[in-house]
Amino acid sequence: MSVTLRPYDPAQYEAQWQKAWDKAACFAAAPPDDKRPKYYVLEMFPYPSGRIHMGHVRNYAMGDVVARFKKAQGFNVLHPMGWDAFGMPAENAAMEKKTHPAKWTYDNIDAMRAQLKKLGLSIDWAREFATCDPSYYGHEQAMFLDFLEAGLVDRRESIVNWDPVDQTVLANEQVIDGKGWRSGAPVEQKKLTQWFLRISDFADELLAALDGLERWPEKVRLMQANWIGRSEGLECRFELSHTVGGISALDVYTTRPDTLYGASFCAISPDHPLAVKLAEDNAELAAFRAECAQRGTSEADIEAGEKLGFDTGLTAQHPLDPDWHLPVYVANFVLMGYGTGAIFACPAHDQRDLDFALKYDLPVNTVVRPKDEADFAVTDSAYTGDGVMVNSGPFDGLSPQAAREKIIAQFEARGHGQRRVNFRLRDWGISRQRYWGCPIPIILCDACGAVPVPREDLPVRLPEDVSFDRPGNPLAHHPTWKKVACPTCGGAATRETDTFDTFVDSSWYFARFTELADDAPTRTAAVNHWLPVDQYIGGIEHAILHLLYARFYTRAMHKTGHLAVEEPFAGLFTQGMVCHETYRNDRGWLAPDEVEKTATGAVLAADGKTPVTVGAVEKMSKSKKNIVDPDDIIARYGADTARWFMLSDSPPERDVQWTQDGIEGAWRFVQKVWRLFEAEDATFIDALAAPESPPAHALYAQVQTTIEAVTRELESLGFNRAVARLYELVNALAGFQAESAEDKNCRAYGLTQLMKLLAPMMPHLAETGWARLGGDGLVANSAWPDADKSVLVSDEIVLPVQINGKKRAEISVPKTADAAIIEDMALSEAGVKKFIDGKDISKVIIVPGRIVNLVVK
RNA sequence: GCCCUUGUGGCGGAAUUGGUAGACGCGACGGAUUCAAAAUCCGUUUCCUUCACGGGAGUGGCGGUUCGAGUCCGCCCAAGGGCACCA
Repeated sequence: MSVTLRPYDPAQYEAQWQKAWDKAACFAAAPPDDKRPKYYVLEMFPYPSGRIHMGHVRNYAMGDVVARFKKAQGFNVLHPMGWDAFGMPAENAAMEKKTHPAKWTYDNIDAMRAQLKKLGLSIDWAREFATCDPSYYGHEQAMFLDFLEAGLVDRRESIVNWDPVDQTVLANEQVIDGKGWRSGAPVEQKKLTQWFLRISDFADELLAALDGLERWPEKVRLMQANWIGRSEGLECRFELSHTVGGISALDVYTTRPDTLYGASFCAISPDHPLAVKLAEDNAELAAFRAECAQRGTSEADIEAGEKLGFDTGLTAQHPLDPDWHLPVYVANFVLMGYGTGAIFACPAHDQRDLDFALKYDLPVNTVVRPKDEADFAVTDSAYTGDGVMVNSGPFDGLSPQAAREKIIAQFEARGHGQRRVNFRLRDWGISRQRYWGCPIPIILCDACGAVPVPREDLPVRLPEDVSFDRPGNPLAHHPTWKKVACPTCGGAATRETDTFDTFVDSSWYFARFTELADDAPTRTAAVNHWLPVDQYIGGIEHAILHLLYARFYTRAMHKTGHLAVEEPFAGLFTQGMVCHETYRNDRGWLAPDEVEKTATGAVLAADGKTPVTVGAVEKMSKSKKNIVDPDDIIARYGADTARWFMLSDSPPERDVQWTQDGIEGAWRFVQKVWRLFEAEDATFIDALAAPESPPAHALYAQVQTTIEAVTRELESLGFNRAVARLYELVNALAGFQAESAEDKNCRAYGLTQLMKLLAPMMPHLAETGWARLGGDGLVANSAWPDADKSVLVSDEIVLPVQINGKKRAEISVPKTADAAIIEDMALSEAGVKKFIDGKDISKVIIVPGRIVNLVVK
C-alpha cells in the first residue's frame, strides 16, 4: 500500500529553508581572491514605497533564477539588494501624515525587506544599504567634490524646467509631454542658478560606446542614441545689415549646407541675445517674446505647430553671395538651447521653414529635385529626399551629399565657417529644492563664491528637526542649519540648500555594493573585480534616465580614479510589466477580490449578482485598483508558486497578464511535483549509467535533453521556455511505470536531477524534495548537472517526406544511412507512392537529418 | 511628422542556421473515480470538408526569392512604444 502524501504546504517549509540558507550563509559573495570566476547579477533596486508589488516579484524572481543558476554553475556570485531611498514621496508622507521622512522611509524598508525575504531570494544581505544612509551619501558628496576638481561640474544660471506642484527643478529627461514626471503638472520655465554635471562632454563617448554593449536590447541602445541625438553640419556666419548692441553677425548652424542656395530668410530664437537686445527698444517685440515664452511649454501649442514670427527689419548677408540679403525674423520654433539659436531657413526642403514661409509670404526656392523629375518645384510640401542639386550655381548636378561636403570644405578653406557636430543631449541639472535628498556639499560665501565643504567635514548631514508646514524647501527654511562660517575666509556664509536629484544616488549604487568601505566610495580591488555588472535586470522605463546617467557617472568615476571600467552594465535585460484585467461599475474601479468571474462576465463578489464591467488588461496600478498583493499570494500559495507563475508562459521581456487561472495552474504544478515523491523509489541517485530497458532508457534520454535545454534556456534568460521543458519532464516522470529495479533507479535519478533543475525557480520545493530524497546538504549548494550527451543522438531518426513542399509521410531511417538509401526508402513508402504514381520525379532533395523533398510533375 | 517593435488556435505563447507550424500552459468538451463535490487520472481540442479513410486551407494582407518561407526581400494594413518645432 502506498502512503499518500499530504498536499505540499509551502508555509511549513518555506520559512524553514530560508533560515537554513541564512545559517549556511549560502549567498554571501566570496572576496575577490576567490578562485571561481565572478558573476555579478543585479536587479534595479526598489524605491521603499511601503510594500512590494508584483512588478518587484517578477523582477526579483528573474534575477534570483540567474543568481542561483550561476552559483550552481560554479561562479562566485554577487547578488546584492539595497534601497533607492531618497525622494519626494517621503516628504509628501511627512506633510500628510506628520511623520518624519526618515522614519517613514526606514519603516518602509523594514516592511519591504521582510516581504522580499519571504520570496526566498538568494541575496547577500550583508551588503544592504539605503541611499539615505549618511554612510552612503557622504561618499556621494566626496565624489561630487572630486568631480568638481576634475572639471565635471558647473554652476550656472539657466532656464530650468520648474514643477510648480513639487516646487522643484526637473531635468529634461524628467519632463514627459511638457509635464513633470511625478506630479503631472505642466512645467514652467524659470531662471535659477543650478549645479550641472557635464554629461554633454561625454556625448560622443556615450554614443560610440553603445555599439560595444552587445548584451543590451537593441531598443534601449537606439533610444539612447536618439536621445543623445548627434548631428553633423556646418556653422557659418551671416553678417547683419546693422550692428545691434555689439552684435554684427549671426552664427548659424545647419545640417543642410547643400540647401544654402535655397535660403529665404534667417530666424533667431526669442531667447537669442539679438532678440533680447532688440526688444529693449521695441515694445512690440518684447510682447512677442513674452507670448512665445508662455506658449512654448504647452503641449497643445507644439502639437498645433503654429509658426509665429516677428520681422526685425534687419537683413543678413548670404555667405555665398554678398549681394543677396535675407530678412531676419524672430521665430517661435527656433530653440535657444540647440545649435546657435539661429538658423537660415530653406522652405523648399524643410517643412517647418515652409510653413513659416507660406504664412509670411517668403520665397520658396527649390534647390534639390528628384532624379527623374526635371521640372520639379516645391509648392506646399517640403522635399527632403535625395536627388540632384539645381539652382545652386557651381554645385548644380551634384548629389546633396556631395554638395554638402564641397560646401563645408569651401567654407573651411576660406575661413568663413567650420564643420561642427551638435548634440541634443544637454548637461544634467542636478539641483533639487527638496529636503529628502543628498545635501550638495557647498558653502556659498558673498566674498569667496561657491566653496567646497572641507573633506573632513563630510558628510554634510541633513538636519533632523525640520518642518513641512509650508511649501518649498525645508532646508532653506531651517533656522540654523544653513548658517556656517566660510571655510576660506571665515566670514558668515550659507550652505547650499539644494539637494541632489535622486538619480545621482542610483548612478553608482552598483559600485558601492562591491564593498561597503568606510573611508572611500569604492575599494579598488573589489570594485574592479566585480564590475561590470554581468547581468542587470529592470524595467524599460529606465531606458534613458537611469541607464544613461549611470553610464555617464561610471565614466566620471573612472576619470576621478574610483573605478577601472567605463561601462557599468555588460548585460542588460528589460523585463515587461505585470498587467491585470480592470473592473468597474457605476461607482468606479473595483479590485480583483471584489469581483467574481462568471461564464459570461463578472459580478460583485459581495452579492454574486450585480454586474461588473470587465475592462482592458492594463499595468497594475493603484488608480485602477487592478492590483494583486504579493503578500496575499504568498500566504495562500507560497513563494514558489508565485515565482513559477511569474516565469511561465510570457517571455520575460513582454508584459505578463496576472490571472487567477494562471496562479492556480502554477499551484497545481507544485502539487504535481510533490506527488512524484509518493513513489517508494524516491531516493537520491545523482549519477547513473544509461539504462538498458527501453522505457528507462527513454526516460534517461529525456532527462538529458531536459538538462541540455534548460541550461541553454536559462543561459539566454528564456525562463518561459525552460518552464515548458520542465513541465514535459514532470509529465514524463508522473506517467512513468517503474517495473524493474533498473526502472526504479532511473526514476529516482530523474527525480534527483529534476530537483536541481527546478532549484533556481522554485528553490523551496526543490530543497524540500532534495531533503526527502536524502540528498547531501542543500540543493542550493549543489552543482548544476551536465547532460550525458551520448544518449542525445539516437541511432534511428524520423525524417519527414515532402512532395512539392507538402509533408506527405514520415520514414524512419538509420542515422548513418546515406542519401541513396534514404531516397530508396522514401520512394517505397506507401504514403509516398500514392502521390508519385505515374508522375515524373524531377528532383530529389535530401537534407541529412532534416528532411526529404521530392519534386514531381 | 520621424524612429523602432510586434502581428501564429478561444487565450498566453513554442518553432538553432529557411526544413514536420501550433511544443508547453490556460480554457473548453467528453470519460473514469466519487453518494456528491473538490482534487486526481485518461482522452479530444487550428479551421473547412467527409459516416469514415482521407482531402483542402492556414502564421495580419498582397506580391517575390527558393525544391521548401512563420522565418529572407518589397509594398500595404493594424496595434504598441520612443522622440517630438533639435535646424
